[in-house]
Amino acid sequence: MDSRYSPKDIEEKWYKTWQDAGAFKPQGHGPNKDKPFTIVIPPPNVTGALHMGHALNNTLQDVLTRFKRLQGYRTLWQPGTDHAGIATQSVVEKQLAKDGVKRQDLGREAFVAKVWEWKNEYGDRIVNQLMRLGSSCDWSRLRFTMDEGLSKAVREVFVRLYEDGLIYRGTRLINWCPKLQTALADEEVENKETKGHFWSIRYPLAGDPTQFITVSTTRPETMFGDVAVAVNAEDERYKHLIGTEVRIPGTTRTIPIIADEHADPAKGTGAVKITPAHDFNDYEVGKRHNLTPIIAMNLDATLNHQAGKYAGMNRFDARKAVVADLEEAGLLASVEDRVIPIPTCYRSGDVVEPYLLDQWFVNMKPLAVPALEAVEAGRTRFVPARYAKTYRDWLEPFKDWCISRQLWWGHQIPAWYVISETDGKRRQDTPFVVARTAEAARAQAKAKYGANSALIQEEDVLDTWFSSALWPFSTMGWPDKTPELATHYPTDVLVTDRGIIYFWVARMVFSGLKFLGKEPFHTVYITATILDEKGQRMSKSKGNGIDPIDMIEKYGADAMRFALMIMTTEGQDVKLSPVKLESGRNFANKLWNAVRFVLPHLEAAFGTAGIRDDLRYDDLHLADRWILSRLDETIRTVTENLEPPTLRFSDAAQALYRFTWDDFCSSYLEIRKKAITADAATLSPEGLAAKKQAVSVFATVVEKLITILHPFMPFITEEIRQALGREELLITSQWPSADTCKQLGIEASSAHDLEVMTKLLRIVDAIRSIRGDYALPPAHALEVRISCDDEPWRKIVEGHKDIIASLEKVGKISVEVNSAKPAFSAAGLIPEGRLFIPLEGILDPAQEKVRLTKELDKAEGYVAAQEKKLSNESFVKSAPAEVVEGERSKLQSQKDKVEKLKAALADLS
RNA sequence: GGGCGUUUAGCUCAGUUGGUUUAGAGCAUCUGCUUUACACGCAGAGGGUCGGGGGUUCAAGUCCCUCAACGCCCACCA
Repeated sequence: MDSRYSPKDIEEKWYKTWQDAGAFKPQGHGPNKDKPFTIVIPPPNVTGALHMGHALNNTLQDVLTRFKRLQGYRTLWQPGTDHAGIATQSVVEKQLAKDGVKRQDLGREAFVAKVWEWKNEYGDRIVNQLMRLGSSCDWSRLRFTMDEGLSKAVREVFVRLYEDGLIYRGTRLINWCPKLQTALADEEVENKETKGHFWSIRYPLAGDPTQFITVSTTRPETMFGDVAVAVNAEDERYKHLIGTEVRIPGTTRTIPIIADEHADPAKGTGAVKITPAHDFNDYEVGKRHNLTPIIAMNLDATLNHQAGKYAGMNRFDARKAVVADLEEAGLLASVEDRVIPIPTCYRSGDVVEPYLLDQWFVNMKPLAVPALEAVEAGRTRFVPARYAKTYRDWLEPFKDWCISRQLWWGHQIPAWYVISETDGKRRQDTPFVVARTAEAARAQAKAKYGANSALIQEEDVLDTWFSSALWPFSTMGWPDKTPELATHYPTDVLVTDRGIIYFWVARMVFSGLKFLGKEPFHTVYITATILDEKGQRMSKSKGNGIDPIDMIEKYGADAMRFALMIMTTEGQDVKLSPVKLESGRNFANKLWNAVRFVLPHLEAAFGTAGIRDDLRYDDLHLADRWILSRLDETIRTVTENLEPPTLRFSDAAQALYRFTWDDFCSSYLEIRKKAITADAATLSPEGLAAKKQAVSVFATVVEKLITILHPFMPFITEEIRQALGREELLITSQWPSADTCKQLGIEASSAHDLEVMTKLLRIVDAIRSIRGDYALPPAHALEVRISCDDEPWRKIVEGHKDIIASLEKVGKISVEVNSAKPAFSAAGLIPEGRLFIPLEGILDPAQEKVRLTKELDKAEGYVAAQEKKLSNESFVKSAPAEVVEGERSKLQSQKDKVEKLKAALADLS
């Protein structure tokens, strides 16, 4: 073994070994064998590349998966990818554009074939990257949202929702992306603050063209779609005009002035133009007043014939032209600079147009109500809990979901229009049927509309999220009744980020409830957002991203995973810099070296390589009993913190770090080093027994430690397991119980052992502190005189002098009861006693005085504070007795300290 | 405009139901170490009164109010 742990050498090897062994498949063992534990991966886009968010998210899932697998659960981490309609279509379109080809040139079928080609060639990239991370997904069950099975689920859901009246087709004002030429759902529109203008325009009164009503707008080019001007009924300025008409400037068309609450007298001029086909608020106003919307724009965002001479101009040019003409005509009252939130498409970035179109919708209320109830009742819970509010706030308005997209890549809507032979064309009012297959559609059409008609399938595809919503059961074979569905649905924990609570989480919950009658998961763990070291979001455009694959190359997958886990405390976003991954790497190295150090001695002690089952524990050293107690505590802490819904990953990682580094390496190994490294060849039988025992305890601790560390650092722990000589893989071994001490029969003394060791370590601290203060080199052997307050404690210390000597370079150690301070000695306080280190020729009385005075001041300050607290009658009266008692004993021990320090100071002079 | 979050050592963060923490860790800094597992290491030291103000309480970093700064989400193109 090399003195530096080298992740590169082993990661690929182990990943392959696990896969070859089928270790990622759900199997289960031991008492939990028949209990399933299931996680479905948030399917990354096939176009995606692994970023730090994925790294965090998937590490969390892998930690849970490996933890539960070790506990013996029938564990499934279901992997897959998402077809990502717009994103994937765009990628392929861009590729075609390089050769000057448009998708329209190819036609739908050929284009879709191209996208499949692309998917088959590049779609595995992110999967391979997930493997680099160590993700223990059952890859034999890899699914894709456009697979035949999942597509069948999509059609099934569509048909059932339609039959239940929960899907309808209708003309509504929707969000239209002119660039992508498709409708979008509300959540797919992002408002971006942009500098713009607020124009006030004079509309001449029809009755008296010398008079005007001035309306304010940020979008003058939509005026050709105006159907009214609204004013507030309470607005004195305009009351008299209600019911009269105005003429739209530049046209001959007149429109009424109406009274509507939407007009806010405080905003602009208080008069608003109403354009129902191009504005969501106006759409509502139009409905209230029964006004027929006028569409003034084409789907490519150029103005149409309604705009007269501006017809054919794109919206932005038209805006400029209209404003210029209004100004020339003297109809522009004012222009104001203003920051305006502009709705933009989350994929293309183009400015979204509200547009009146025929689309497919999901009626949300009947689906949302049970989904809200599931969270309300706690059957699905969010971690951190506050995200339940985000979920609720989105679902509760019950806004219908526009699910049709005018794309080619996606699930084509299973609806067929029934075209009569005479007509041959599809119109808005063309009848249609909805069915699972074309044949079923034909049968239906025949029954309903007679035999003389042709069917044309709806060209629109479904929103990508429509298929993602079915992920927890479509991946398991639904609508068929498969064994995996029976075993693994509902799943357990969903790990995702807060950005897709609406897009995905909410929709999975209502879909699961609707079609399987059960919530798809009991816990939704919302991950932190990974930011750069300045606290900014990582993004391609900023170029501040950290590539996880680079980090794995540089520090190892284990190091990155561990660093992410230790940083991710509940709900707290993570500022990440490569420096932080160093601590993960250092930790791996620390563990590596501890094992590397002891391994040869294991062999030397027992005469065979590797760990053995006839380990010896007959006469355990205090340090042995102590580390085994600490091991049990650590097993308990890690187990509790990983158990859903606690999910305190950072606390678990922290406990592992502390135990490994501080207790196991810094204390235990140093104390037992001598016994471990003793030369077996020259040892007496007793000496050999002691060596065997020392290495046995070491091996026991390491074996359990790497097991509880395995979910966090799978590669290095598997490698260590092999180095220990175990043949079975760690990944499918058994999670330890916190009963090591019990099994070895040392449980009774655990509490006492922990206490004694802690006190002994404090004696070592006191010696080290004096050594540090006098800058004495580590090699300088110190004479230590320990003065204990009583005989029982003296006896214990006397019995464990070797522990002190193993951690500090000391010469003679004497342990007495209440001994006097030797001349020219430095003094230190220890539990139940004092400690003196003769430093003749080294001791500087002045420096020593400063040292002790500082400590004395602190202790006296504490005593003063405690006395004040305890002299407060209401404290003594109101506080619980054990608190008061605790405070009293704290005071007493500090008083003791003060006395001892005073004595030490007196001895100095 | 509405909601949520954050504000604790130079930096990045812990601190679970208010009381053995006049506040912990890692990094950084300083001092001393080629101590034969690890310099990706070992030992020691300095450094904060917990964003400001007010309140509740015997007791507040921890609860309430308020102000401020930063961040995120939602709404809003009149």
